[in-house]
Amino acid sequence: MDNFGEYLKDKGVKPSYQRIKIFEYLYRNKNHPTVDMIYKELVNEIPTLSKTTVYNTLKLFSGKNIILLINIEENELRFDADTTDHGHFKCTKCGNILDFDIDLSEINTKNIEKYKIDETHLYIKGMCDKCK
Amino acid sequence: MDNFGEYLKDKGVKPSYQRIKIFEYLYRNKNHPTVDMIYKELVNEIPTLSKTTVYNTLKLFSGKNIILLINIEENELRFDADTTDHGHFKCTKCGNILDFDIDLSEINTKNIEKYKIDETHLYIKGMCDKCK
DNA sequence: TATAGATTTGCAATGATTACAATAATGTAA
DNA sequence: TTACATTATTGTAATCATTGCAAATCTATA
Repeated sequence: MDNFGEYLKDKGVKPSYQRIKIFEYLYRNKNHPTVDMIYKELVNEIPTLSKTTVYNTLKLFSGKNIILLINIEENELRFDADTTDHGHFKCTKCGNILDFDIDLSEINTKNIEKYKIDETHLYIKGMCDKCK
Repeated sequence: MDNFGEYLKDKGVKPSYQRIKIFEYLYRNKNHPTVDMIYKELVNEIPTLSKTTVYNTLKLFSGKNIILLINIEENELRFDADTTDHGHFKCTKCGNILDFDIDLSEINTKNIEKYKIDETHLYIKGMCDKCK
């Protein structure tokens, strides 16, 4: 990944300055940020940035499957530019959200064979190694 | 389950009238309700019920592991009195949230072996049989 | 350069959740 | 039973993430 603009174009998103910066932030920061974290960081580089733009852009990315939307916190959404198979672990002590390896295709779901599956999400809550 | 008051007492919760009714609602309604759904239904039986009481009670239940808190919607929490292993399927067309069988203990998480695991959640989004 | 369409912005509105203080209910000791 | 302390419930106001919307800005193209 060396040209974020091209990547977005390939995915069907017109690569505006703001969109590239937002995607770049997500690509470089694997900490599953909130909207506010993205906004607070980028507004330093783009002083005119609006939080609405961040929301609009994330919704656009999510609709094009460029990013994942993570429901793990009780009160706010988080985002992830890594769309490959993985699970999320939330440490309830330090609050960090960490990735872990998992092959989501190997999960056999018994009584919903006939359903159409679009997304599979696995998340675990507990305590990480450092906090134990 | 024939005596909700005894059940709550066993779990370390003083069984007030409101608490019993709220638990009973969750036990009988396996539709993973929102706070608002619980409130709107129960206020018919308990006209003085406050939504704050519903919030307080659900938080209390959740802390005692009497109910599960489900992060599957983007904007609101849902609740489940079934604390046995199962996954949740959300149909993005009809909006229903359905249970499916899954043995969460069989999921082998590779790089977090040393972490302490408290809760494992699996949810899938897609389209149910009827909506396909 | 002019114009249409897309994008961004700022601000107001929405809606779920929480904080908090007042009221009511409950349990207990005398 | 009464008095008192504790706990639970209630109502209202505040918080905060998210969305709606219209104006301003930018971009592409003729």
